[in-house]
Amino acid sequence: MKPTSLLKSSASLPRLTRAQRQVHLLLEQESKAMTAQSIYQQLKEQQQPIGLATVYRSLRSLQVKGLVQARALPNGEWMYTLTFDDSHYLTCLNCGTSVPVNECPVQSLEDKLNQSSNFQIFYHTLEFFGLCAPCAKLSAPEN
Amino acid sequence: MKPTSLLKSSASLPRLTRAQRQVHLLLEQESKAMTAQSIYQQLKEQQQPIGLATVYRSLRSLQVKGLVQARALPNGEWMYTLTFDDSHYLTCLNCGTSVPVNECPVQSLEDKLNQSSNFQIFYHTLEFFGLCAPCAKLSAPEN
DNA sequence: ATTAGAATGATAATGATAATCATTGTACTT
DNA sequence: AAGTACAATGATTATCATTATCATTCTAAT
Repeated sequence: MKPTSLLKSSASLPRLTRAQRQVHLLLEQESKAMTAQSIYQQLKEQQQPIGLATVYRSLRSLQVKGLVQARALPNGEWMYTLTFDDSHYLTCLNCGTSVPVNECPVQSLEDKLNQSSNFQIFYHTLEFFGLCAPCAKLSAPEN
Repeated sequence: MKPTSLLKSSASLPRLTRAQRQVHLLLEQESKAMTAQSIYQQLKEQQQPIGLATVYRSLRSLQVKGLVQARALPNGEWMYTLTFDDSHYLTCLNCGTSVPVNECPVQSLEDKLNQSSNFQIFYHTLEFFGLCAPCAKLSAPEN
């Protein structure tokens, strides 16, 4: 986990549109992964609604700027967080239960790829998939 | 990359339905990531068609059995491969270009989690995201 | 103040996946 | 071998997140 001091506050981010700033600020405040739909709902409840299409547009722009990252859940939903959040999960393929993994052995490889590849790397996703204990019992005999 | 010798041949897999065997065999033959739709098309062309719904059902069952893994592309498509395929990618957030990464520092952590957590882990996904060189130039000034 | 281009919102279209349900296949019981 | 319960399948429809469209509003430079 990178130190929080490296985090740019929403207030000081350059070249963001109003909507992009709202989305970024919300992700900063909530400091948890959110879906596009929940971002839309949350902003509406805060009396600062922006259109659903604009939520999606803003998320894409923020991703291309390297400020937001996305991860897909097995059910097809996408979760968005700020990119300074280097947390990873262990997810059950059967019931969807997700628990955090508090380790990441990838940072040095990412640094290396940043130099050796032609890509400018913003973030990585690392997810583990399997069965949680209850589901492993259930699916042992038949599925 | 795990040695191929560990791979169970489709012919010897226990407790698979006919459709599950067809899907598994196809992924083995093609030995590349495929979408559910392309699996459906491919089987139809091979004169061994199975219903689209059954393709999805089979992929889910094979995942829960630990035989198939899925990764999501930024455009929302899901790619399926057999789980012995431990390959990872670096993907451009702007144009979707994807290049393979021939290293994986995660295996030892996976082994450790298999023991320390309550989960039975089948596989992990590790993906890097950023901008390829051409797209980095384009989006430098504005987006 | 004018104006060109970007941003936005409301809405419709898209498309992949999931649900439904009638039919077919499978395997166990007698 | 016939009967039966249950799983598997296919065709179809429904769902729902995301994207495209387009008219309107905002922004910033002249």
